[in-house]
Amino acid sequence: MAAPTRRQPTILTVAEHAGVSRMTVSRVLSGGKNVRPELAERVHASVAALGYRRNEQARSLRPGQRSGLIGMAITNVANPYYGEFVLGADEVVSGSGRGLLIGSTSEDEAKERLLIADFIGRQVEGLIVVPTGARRHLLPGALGGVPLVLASRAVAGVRADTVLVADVQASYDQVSALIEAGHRRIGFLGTMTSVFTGQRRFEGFRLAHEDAGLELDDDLVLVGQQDVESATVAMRSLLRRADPPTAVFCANNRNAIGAVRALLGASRRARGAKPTALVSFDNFELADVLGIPVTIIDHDARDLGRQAASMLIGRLDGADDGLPQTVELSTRTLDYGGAPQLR
Amino acid sequence: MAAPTRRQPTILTVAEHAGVSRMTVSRVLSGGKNVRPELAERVHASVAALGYRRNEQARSLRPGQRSGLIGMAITNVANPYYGEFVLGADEVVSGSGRGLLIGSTSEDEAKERLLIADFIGRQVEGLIVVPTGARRHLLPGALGGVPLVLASRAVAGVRADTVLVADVQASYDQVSALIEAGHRRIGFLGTMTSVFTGQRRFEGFRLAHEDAGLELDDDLVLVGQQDVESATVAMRSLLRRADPPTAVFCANNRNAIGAVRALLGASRRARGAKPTALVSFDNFELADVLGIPVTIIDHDARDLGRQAASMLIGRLDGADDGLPQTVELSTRTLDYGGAPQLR
DNA sequence: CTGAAAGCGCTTACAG
DNA sequence: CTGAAAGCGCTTACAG
Repeated sequence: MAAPTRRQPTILTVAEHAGVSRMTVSRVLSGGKNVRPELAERVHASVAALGYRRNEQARSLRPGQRSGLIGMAITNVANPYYGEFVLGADEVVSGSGRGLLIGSTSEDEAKERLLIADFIGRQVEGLIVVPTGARRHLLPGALGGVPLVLASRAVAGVRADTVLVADVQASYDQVSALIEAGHRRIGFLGTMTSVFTGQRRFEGFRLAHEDAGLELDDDLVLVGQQDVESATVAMRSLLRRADPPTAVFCANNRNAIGAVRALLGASRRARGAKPTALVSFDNFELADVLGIPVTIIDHDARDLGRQAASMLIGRLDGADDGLPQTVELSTRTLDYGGAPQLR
Repeated sequence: MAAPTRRQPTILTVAEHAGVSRMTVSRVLSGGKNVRPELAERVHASVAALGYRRNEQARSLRPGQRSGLIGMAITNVANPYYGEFVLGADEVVSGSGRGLLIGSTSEDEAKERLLIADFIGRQVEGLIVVPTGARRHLLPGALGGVPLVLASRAVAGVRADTVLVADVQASYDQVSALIEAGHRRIGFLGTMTSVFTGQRRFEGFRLAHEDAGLELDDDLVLVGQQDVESATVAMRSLLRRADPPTAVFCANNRNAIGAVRALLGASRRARGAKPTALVSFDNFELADVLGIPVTIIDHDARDLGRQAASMLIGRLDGADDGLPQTVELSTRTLDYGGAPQLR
C-alpha cells in the first residue's frame, strides 16, 4: 500500500508539454536569453503546470557547473554561540544562492575527517570549519583543491583563510586590568587544552601575569571543562579552597555559566563574603542582570559567521585569489560591575 | 595567478590506474561483492593513491539512487532551543549515512517557500520543517512526493508526520496551578499570534481561566514578542500598571528571559514588593539560580529533533508506510520556587 | 568473476 | 532564434 512514487517531471516532460526542444527549455530556465518571447511564455506555463523543478544534481554534473553547496563542520551546534555563527554564515551563503550543508563534530577528530570526506563527495564548492585541531585531513591534498575557511581557531601547519577573535590580546587586557585593580590570586577555568582558543586565552592570561611580575599559581588553573556541568564543579572546587581566588577568568561562556552557577549557589550559604570578580570570554544571556560583578569580553558570533562565509564566497566567485589571509575580529568589553577594586 | 583547478579523479582514472574496468571499480566501491580479492585490493590501493572520492551527485543521478540529503528548515537557528533541536536531528540523520541541508526562515513564509523549492531541486530525500504556518507549499503536490515531517508546530490542512509538544495540556496545568495558589491576575507574554505553539499555549492559558470560572483580562495579554528585547519591554509595561499581575506566563524562553530581565531590573528599584511568579514554557540557562520564583515547563529539544528525524528516516527506509502520525512529547515541570502561595 | 553498452537529467559547443 | 549530438560520472541490466 506504499504510495506510488510519482516520477518527477524532467526537462523532457516540460519540452513535450510546451512543444519545444529540451534546449529551449534549458535556455528559458537559465535566463531566457535568445529565446522568442512567445516560446519562453509557453515554457514558463508548462513549468508551472507540471510543477517542474530543475534537478540541481544533474545540472552540476556538467564540468564547470557548481554544486551550490557549502559544507560547514561545527564543533558543537548546541552551544548558542555557534547557533549565532550558523545564522551569520547562512545569511551570506544563501544570499549568494548557495545552500549550507551542516554537520556536528563534537570535538572529535575522526568525526571531522569523515564529515569532510562526505562533504567533498557531495561536491561542495567550499568548506567552513571550526576545527578540532587535527591537521592531515585539512591539507590541500586531502581536500582535492576545495577552498577552506577556518573559523574561531587556526590549525598549526594548515595554510588557509582564517577568521579568529583577538583571543590573546583581549585576555591579556582583562587579566591585566584585574591585576591593576589589586587582584593577586586569579583563577582560570578553561576548555580541553587541545582547543586552540583555550590555548590562546590562557596565553593572554599567562602573559598578563608575567608582565606584571606576578607568579602564576598552577593550582588555580583548571582546564578540560567542555560543558556547564563540569565547569560548575571546577568553580566549586576553587571556591572551597582555604585561600580562594579573588577573581576568576573564564575562557568561554560554558565555563562562565558554570562559574555563575557555583557562585549563586555558594552566595546563599555564605552571604557577606567578598564577591568573586568574574571575567567571561564570550557573552551569555542575563550576564548583566545577575548582580554578580562580571566583565564580558564580547564579540558578535553572527559577524564571525558572516566574515567566514564572505571570505569563502570571495574565493569562489574569484573576487579574491591572493594568498591565504587571517582576519582577527576585535572584541569589546562589557562591564557589569566587574573587576571592582579590592580593598 | 589563480591556482590551477586540479581535476578530481573519476572512476575512470581509478580504473586505468588499477588496470581494470570502471565496472570493477564501481563494484568494489559499493561493497566489493563478486570481485576477485586481488582486483579489489588493487582498486583500493589506487583509490588511496589518487585520493579518489566517489561523486555522490553523479551516483544519485541514476534512478532508484538516493541523494542522501535531508532538508531542514528552521525558523530561528540563533535560538539555543533550535540549536539543540538540530543536534538531535543530526545524530539520527548522520547515523543513517545521510547529510543535513539546513536553512533559516526567520518566520518568513516566502523564505520558507524558496528554501523548500531549493531543497527539492537539490533532490533531498525528505524534509524536516518547523513551519511558519503557510500551507500551500507544504501540500503533497508542491513537494512532488518528498516525505515531510513537521516539528514543534502543525499546519492546518497539511497532513504530514508531526512531532509536537503537549503545549495545551502543560500550559493548562501550570496556569491552573497558579489559580489554585490564589493568583487572580495572571499576565501572558507570547509570540506572534500566527505561531502555532503560541496559539496552543494561549489556549491552555485561556482554558485554565475558563474552567476556574475566572474572567480573563485582555489587558494582561501581550503578544507579538519574537525576541528578548521586545519581551523585556512588554514585561516592563505589565509591571508598570497600577494593578500589575501577580504571576506571568511566558509562552517561550525568549519571553521568559525578557521577563526575567525586567524583573531583575525592577527589583533593584522596588525592593520589598511581592515577587512576581513566573512560568516559562521552555527551559533556559541559569533559570534555577536567579532567586526569582520560576516554574519551567521543560522538554528535551534534542529529543524533539531525534524524534522528527526518526519518523522521517522510518518513512524513507520503508519501516513505516502507514498514515501520517502525530506524536506529542510530554513535558516535565521544574519548580524553582515558582507559583508560591499568595498570602 | 568481469566488461561493453546504455542511460540518469542536464548543458556545452556546434550547426543551421 | 532553435535543435540534434555528445558527454558530465556514475550504475543497472545484459553478455560473456
